[in-house]
Amino acid sequence: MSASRTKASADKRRLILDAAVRVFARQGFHACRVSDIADEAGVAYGLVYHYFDSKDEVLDTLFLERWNVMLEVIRDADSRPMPVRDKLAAIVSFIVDSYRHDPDLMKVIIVEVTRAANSPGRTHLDQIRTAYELIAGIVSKGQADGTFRADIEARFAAMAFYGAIEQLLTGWIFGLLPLGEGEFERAKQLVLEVVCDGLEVSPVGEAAVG
Amino acid sequence: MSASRTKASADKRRLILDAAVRVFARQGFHACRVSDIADEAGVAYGLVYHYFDSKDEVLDTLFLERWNVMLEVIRDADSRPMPVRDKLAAIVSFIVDSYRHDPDLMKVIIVEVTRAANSPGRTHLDQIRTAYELIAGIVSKGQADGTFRADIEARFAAMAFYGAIEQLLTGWIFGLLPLGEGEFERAKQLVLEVVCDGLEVSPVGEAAVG
DNA sequence: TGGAATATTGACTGACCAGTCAATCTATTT
DNA sequence: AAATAGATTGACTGGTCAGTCAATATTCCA
Repeated sequence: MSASRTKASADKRRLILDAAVRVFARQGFHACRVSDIADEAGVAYGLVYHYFDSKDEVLDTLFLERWNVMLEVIRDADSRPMPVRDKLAAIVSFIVDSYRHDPDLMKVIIVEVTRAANSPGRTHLDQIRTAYELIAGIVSKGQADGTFRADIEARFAAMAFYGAIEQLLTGWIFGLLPLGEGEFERAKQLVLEVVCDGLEVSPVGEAAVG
Repeated sequence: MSASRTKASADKRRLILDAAVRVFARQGFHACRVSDIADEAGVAYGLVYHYFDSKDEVLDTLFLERWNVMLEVIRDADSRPMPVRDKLAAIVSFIVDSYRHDPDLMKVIIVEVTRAANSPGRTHLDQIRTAYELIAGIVSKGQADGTFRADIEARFAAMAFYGAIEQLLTGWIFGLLPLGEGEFERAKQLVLEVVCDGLEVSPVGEAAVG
């Protein structure tokens, strides 16, 4: 098997995946037909089945790819020597930039989560669970070094953090939030402010609670 | 048309709706058949179509009902003379209790949002938008009376608040978060703490920022 | 009681679409 | 150049299921 052939094959696969992203974003996974994907990609119907076992596998592939990148980014942020707040900043920044760069893909990832989560094997759920655990781990470290208050379970904090981000994208996707170029950076900052200034030990305070 | 007849009719309709909740929660809207709903309700297939125009209308009805209650609760909280933090507490409390009381229903509401949001007319989106606006209004008042910091747009704060709650339920639904009876009250408290202590002007601080 | 209105039944139909497959084409290797 | 392997095509099939409808049962009212 020649290298150029392998590459051409991988390119075709990618072509189909990219077409699928556009179609899924436009019509939704359920409402679209496999022929729509083939048409969008400019290939014959059957070719989709040469590269994928089923329509579901196309969606699954997109999810696995994306979440693997996501996990990589989180692990990377976690491993760097920086303040915990900056680690969270790196994560929210990555997700928001993902949306800025490829809104269709992120729309699919957000809108079809529940379908993917119920897919056989539920591999995605494992990935999502891992992501939560990694974020919770970051929060824990923040608690250990005194940056974050210790009376909020890290797992819950991770939930709130990720929830805020996801809702942000959801708002953009469904037109519930304004969407200008300036919004992206402001949004990143905002999520951090809301979540961290609620997690960080009040610099003067402590007294505030008791 | 007699009153008892009207009532019996309404009861049958309700019977079908309740059965639909269980079936949707168990199998998902897409994966279930109308006959599953009829079987679960113990009625003939055709009767579903006597009370509803389509399968979608069944789901739509559940959404409209639930979001109307939701809007009512938010409006009610908003109108009472209480600290803004307590208003938010009332909202998160209602949603968490909704899940405690009827997890199947809330699972459907959470899991099938995007399908409902894309439904013709998109009435749900209007309701959701209204909910966001009402919550944002509450935050605004908090900003006006000095309880909340003014440098975070109310709309975004509402987003983060609702996002945290929704992610909480999502975590429970997909088994990403532990679920004991004690969890519910702790969770309510937690959401408030994360979000409000990030929004509220630091009691001693202010200095913290600049 | 009789007849009108409404409720209930479930077999049936027509459309839809995921996935198959046999045929054809293109590239690679010897 | 012939042979082999992989890529590409699109017509076709089989199963599924939402929605229809004509028949039957029940309730209501005069």
